[in-house]
Amino acid sequence: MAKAPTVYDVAERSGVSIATVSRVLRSPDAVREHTRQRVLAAVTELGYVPSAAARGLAARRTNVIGLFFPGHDETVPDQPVDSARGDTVPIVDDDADTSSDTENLYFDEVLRGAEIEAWRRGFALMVAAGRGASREALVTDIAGRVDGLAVLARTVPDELLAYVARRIPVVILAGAQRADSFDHVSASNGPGMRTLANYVLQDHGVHDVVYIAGPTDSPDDTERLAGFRDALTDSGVAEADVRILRSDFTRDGGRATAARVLAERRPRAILCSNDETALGVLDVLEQRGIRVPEDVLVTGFDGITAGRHSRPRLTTVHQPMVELGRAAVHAITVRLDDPTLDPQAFTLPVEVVLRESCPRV
Amino acid sequence: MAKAPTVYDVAERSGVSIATVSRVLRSPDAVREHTRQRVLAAVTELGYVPSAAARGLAARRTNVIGLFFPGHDETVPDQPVDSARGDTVPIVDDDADTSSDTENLYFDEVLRGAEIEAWRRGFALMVAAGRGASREALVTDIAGRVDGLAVLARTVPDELLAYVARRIPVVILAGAQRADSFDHVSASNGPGMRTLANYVLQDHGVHDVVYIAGPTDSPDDTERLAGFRDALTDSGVAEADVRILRSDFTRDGGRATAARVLAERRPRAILCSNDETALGVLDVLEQRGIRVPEDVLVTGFDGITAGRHSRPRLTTVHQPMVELGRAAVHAITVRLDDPTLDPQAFTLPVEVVLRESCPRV
DNA sequence: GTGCTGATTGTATGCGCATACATTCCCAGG
DNA sequence: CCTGGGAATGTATGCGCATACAATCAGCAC
Repeated sequence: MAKAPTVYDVAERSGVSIATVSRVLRSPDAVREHTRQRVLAAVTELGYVPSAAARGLAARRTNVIGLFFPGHDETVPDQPVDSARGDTVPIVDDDADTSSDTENLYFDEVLRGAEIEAWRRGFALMVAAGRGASREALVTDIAGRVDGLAVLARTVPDELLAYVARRIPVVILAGAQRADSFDHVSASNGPGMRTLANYVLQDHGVHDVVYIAGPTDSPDDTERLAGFRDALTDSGVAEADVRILRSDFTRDGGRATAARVLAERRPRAILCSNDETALGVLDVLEQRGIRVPEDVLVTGFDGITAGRHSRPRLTTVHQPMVELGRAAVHAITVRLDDPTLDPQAFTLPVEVVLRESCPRV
Repeated sequence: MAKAPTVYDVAERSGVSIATVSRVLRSPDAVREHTRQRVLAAVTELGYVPSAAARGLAARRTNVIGLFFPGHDETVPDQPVDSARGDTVPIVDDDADTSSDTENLYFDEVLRGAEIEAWRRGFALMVAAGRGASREALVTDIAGRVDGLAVLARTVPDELLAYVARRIPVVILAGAQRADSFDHVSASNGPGMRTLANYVLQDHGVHDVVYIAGPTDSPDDTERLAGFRDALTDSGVAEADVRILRSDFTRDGGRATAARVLAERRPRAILCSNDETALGVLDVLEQRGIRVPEDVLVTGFDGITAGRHSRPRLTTVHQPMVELGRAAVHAITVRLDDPTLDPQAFTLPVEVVLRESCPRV
């Protein structure tokens, strides 16, 4: 790790000026073949790697896009990782059905989409997850590092977003399509749930329904619930005739809520606002010997992998999570190209996926 | 997005020099309370966000750590994401058991660990996934942006790594602990498999075993296979008395291989080199009405979430994936603090987790 | 009031690169 | 052989910040 070579070193070694070195790297066609070869040879010999910091400063753009998520480390201990501890491997039992999975599948897939699209368009991707009090510092920190920022809805206070947006374009991911000055990217939560609910209410003809919503602060959930209500209207069912409960989007929460539901009365269908909740519901139903779909229909929302392997396999609305990530990055690049554009809203299509837990009629 | 304010703007507005502004941000204690307040007020009013590029250039370090993965986009179409397409939601059946999950769980979790540890230590995290021919450009690109780089073993040619390592510290993740000049972080693959295999061979007393290995180019797999062979020795079983097959670490591959195994003769136990393979094996066994664990014991390796929800639940060796990510970042920061250190190797402990597919005796 | 000292603040410089502008080169056309 | 003009290259500058060093200030002992 000797001092890293710079353009000056390369220039000297290849007998040209630094401008030529820079040109070889940025616009090779503007340099004569012969010269280019000399420079590239010097680059390789010296192990030259351009400094992104210097480049970013000079070019006034970093070519990095940032992605900001809600924090997810509550479960991770703070102590440092320690090194090897010999070769003894403990053997433990795991019959405790510890199922607080922290299925971050959703974020993971969005991230993957963003990663793909970013590099495809010549941007690097920087990720940050906001955690508690440090969030503000984190956001401005990352804002100083990137050309544009995608933020998961509701993870950053509007005020902070507005502050950051004075400097770089900000895209809000997966939230309601609010009429603010930001670009938005989200899935058709409302229409998706509406379609699925109508399938249950009309095609299955089942009106004895329980709807398990998610946390009130989830914009996605708000839209899904609205879609469900639309379906009630579509199908001529009074809201008073169904039950609507709240859970917390987790599998454990789904179990607890299912227990509450059954304690009162077993419905003919349970619609859940996300897959994890639905999986928890399935757990409880199976445990009590209630057959799905014969006795109760169950549906979820999201399309996580686990739902494809459950028993019975879970009917759901599939969100294009990877595409969401891609679209977010895309939106940022569009705005970078033309900052004068009006705020855009991208709504990505979803699909109702019928599986065993609520089969095709 | 007017021109972003700089230290000069802040300095002018608050009536101090740029040096003082810089101090307020870097070492607040070196500035008088009164002055600090004035400067901070100006910062807020102007919406000032420090440029990481400039800071990185001046400070000669970017405070970014890079993470490089093998690419995973073969399945992602190249066309751009398009926007809203109205509100019609298609309803599709999904009884085709399309199970090419591309379970990137492993990477996702490693990434999560890296993310957590990086920000915790004051670094930003940049992610890149290598794809085919562009890999070389990608690696040097990211190398120019970061203070240190963690690379998943075998995703980047040694030559390229060596090139990059002339400039920044490089940590190799999850590979064999080779005696090279890089730092290494990995899990106890060999001992883990050895312990598990011995449990089957000795505690269960089952010698009629098939081992399904992974791709030959996986260093993890190589170690696991070695661990299995060690166990054979430990337990006094001749290698000729067991079958060793190769698969490809995927669920589909597991199914195909299981079919091959059964076509010949049903063994008493099937040990798989990763969980996905094992899940595929379970699929086939169930389909044929072969009971697990009564007829056949099945084990995996990794500890992915899906294995906790399978039927029967999968016995496995749990790798600390999040910890791997954290350890990688940790290793980089250690080396940044003291570049003269000898190459380090961190081996993280694993655990054999007994579940139904190979229960406790 | 004077001189001294540590605390604050200001001045000047360089980090490594891109790029506008100036200069030199090369070759076709006369 | 000379000249015009585009191609190729060189020169000079600034990007925004951190920091070494210089200058100034406040407070204290005398």
